[in-house]
Amino acid sequence: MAKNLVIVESPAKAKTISGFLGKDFLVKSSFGHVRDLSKKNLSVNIEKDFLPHYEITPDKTKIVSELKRLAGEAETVWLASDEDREGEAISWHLAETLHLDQEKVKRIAFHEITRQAIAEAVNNPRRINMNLVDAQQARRVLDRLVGFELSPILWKKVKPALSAGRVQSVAVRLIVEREEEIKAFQASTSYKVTANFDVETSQGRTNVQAELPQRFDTRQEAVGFLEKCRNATFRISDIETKPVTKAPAPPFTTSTLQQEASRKLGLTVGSTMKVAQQLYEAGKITYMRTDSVNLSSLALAAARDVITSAFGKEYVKTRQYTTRTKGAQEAHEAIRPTYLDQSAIEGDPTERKLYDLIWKRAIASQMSDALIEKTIVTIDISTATEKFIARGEVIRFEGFLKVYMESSDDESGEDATSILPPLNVGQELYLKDMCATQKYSQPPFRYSEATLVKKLEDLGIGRPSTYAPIISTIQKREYVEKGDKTGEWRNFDVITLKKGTFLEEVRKEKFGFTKGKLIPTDIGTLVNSFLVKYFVNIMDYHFTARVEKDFDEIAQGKKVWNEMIKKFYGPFHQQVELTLNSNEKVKGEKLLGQDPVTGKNVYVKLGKYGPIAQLGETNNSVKPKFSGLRKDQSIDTINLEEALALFQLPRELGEFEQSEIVIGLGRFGPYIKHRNNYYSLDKTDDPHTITLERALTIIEIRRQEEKAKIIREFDGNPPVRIIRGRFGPYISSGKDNFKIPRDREPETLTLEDCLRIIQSTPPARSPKKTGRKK
DNA sequence: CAGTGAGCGAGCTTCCGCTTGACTT
Repeated sequence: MAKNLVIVESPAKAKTISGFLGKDFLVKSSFGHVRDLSKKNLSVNIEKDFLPHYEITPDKTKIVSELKRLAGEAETVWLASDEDREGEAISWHLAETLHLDQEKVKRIAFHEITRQAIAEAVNNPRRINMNLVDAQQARRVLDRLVGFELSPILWKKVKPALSAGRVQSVAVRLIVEREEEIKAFQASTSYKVTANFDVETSQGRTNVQAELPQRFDTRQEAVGFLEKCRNATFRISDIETKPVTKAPAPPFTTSTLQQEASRKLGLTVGSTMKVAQQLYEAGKITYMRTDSVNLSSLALAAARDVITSAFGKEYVKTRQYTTRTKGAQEAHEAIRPTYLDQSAIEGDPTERKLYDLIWKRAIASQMSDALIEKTIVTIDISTATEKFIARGEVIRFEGFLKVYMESSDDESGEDATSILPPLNVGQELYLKDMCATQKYSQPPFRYSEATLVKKLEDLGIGRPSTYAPIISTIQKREYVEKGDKTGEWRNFDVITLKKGTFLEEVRKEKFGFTKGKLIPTDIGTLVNSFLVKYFVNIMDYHFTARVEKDFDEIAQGKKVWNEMIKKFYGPFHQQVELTLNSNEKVKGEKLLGQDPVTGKNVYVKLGKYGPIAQLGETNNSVKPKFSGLRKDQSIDTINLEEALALFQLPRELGEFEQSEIVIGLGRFGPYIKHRNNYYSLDKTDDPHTITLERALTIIEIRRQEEKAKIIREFDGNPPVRIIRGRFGPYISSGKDNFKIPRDREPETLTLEDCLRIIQSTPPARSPKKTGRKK
């Protein structure tokens, strides 16, 4: 029996620390928070100074009872959760739920996982900091009040099962407003002039590319300029060289890792975290949920050694980075390899690539600045006052660039700089060709998962552990979706001057296409404008920053937590009541026009299951016709024609096997209905134009596919079938399905075997509906 | 997995942050 019980947050950390502490110490993990407000109800007593009602989180009951037993046996319980607001609260909740005596409890924090740091922590125990705990309670209660009072308003006013909260609603707002900016954006064009010159140098005859720094607003001005250059001579009037140093980026935090993994490896925020978790559990990297750019002294020393032996002493420059992130709590190190001398690891390709990225970033962060020499060459035109500029870049000392270069989100990808040949002032350049190209101004970019995380972090909204969940929540609620827009083509002019003659052409470019960027849905747009209208305070981009300031003051003992909450709740709740009592329903209804056949009005609006079109009036004795919008349509952009087309479905196509065939459009796309059976159309089939013949073919194909899944079939009432399912073979009888024991070959099962299995096992219900929806 | 959508009313949904396994017809 151990004399000392140490409780940390993560089991992987428990394992490593266990190795440093002797036999007298048993190290266990709480797996994060063990207690929280109940999921079912508000659990905050408004009348009693916002007293929170906590209960043990259902999936933690086992670990709590184990910890309770071990704590009872131990002489001292060391609470070693992280040293931040949530960590302090975890320690307090543990002390409360485990019923620990004050004298028995010691609160410690490990700043580094080294023998020395751990010994130091054990030698400097303290009491739980109740101010910090109160700051966490304030945070928790505020989020609960906002979430559980706002969400029901949405159920009533917009659609059931929606949600709102301090973080998610602002994330949606960012995306909605960006889309509005893009929609309102009017591209303007200008003409960019570039030139190619020949030049004699000590290295022979070579080519120099130059650009006019200013642009022309009109085609006429651009052509006028080219005209002037037709018989000009070009001469270098100035060469300026200046050294520039470039410093490496700090080692990864959660947010920067997600951004770089997205840019360089094309990973989603979610998969980055999943892979990082695997690396962490395998002991390959330090903790992956962190907002700190700090590296331990141990890591710095290791980096110094690795860089020296791999590249030489002159490549070393260790640094202590300081975070500039709003609200950073810095309970952990930056993300780095556990062993910096391991430049590569075993594992699957994604693990190896992500590790490589983390290794390079950490190593580069401790390497020398790169030394770059930039050259700007000014070229005079004999017949014009404008000047061409040629830019060159030479790396004089690679420094950290030997290992790693951070990517940027800038999508333009222009202004490539090149290496210039040796040039002299006064030297003449010979024009090969000159080009005036029409350029369109760019609209603001749509957020990707990773750029949204960056924006949220900049605003101080959300925490490393929640970035990935936020992204998935706003998609699960169908506020935003990762969408592709095919884009359109547009023309642009290119006027070329070559050997004294003009060539004018019109080229085509695609614009406005996106892939995998976050686009708001109709629901997202409607909910956002509703919340912004009635709850500006909470929807304000700086709301979180403001309440964080309050939390900080609570942590410093300058404010009392429930008084702060009271001040917030009064006006907030009043607004909630006011909104609930208003008659406004948020359906986004829009009149598109009249149906030319019936003369009835055609509307689009948000229905119970998503956007719908409506033909006729709802307050009439004649019921209106409804039809759901297709996935690629939205209330915002659909026109009358497209809406009318929707009402042509469902339509009768003909008869087959004495029953009619109907083509319809359901929640999962177009389908054929025949005798209560549904058959999905292929992507290439259009429900509006599909022929009876094609429909029959599809039915035949689908029937064959069904048959192919049946391994064996036994007569009976109901018949028993062995079917090849998505997760392996199973037995189907009536409406129920049954798992086949692993040791049985499905091909050899007899009817008796099947009946025995059916008797002895409970039917496998399909999982809850919510779990299946993506 | 599927054809809804009015309106009635039952009973349900929901927040943010801390941590990992279950579980797979």
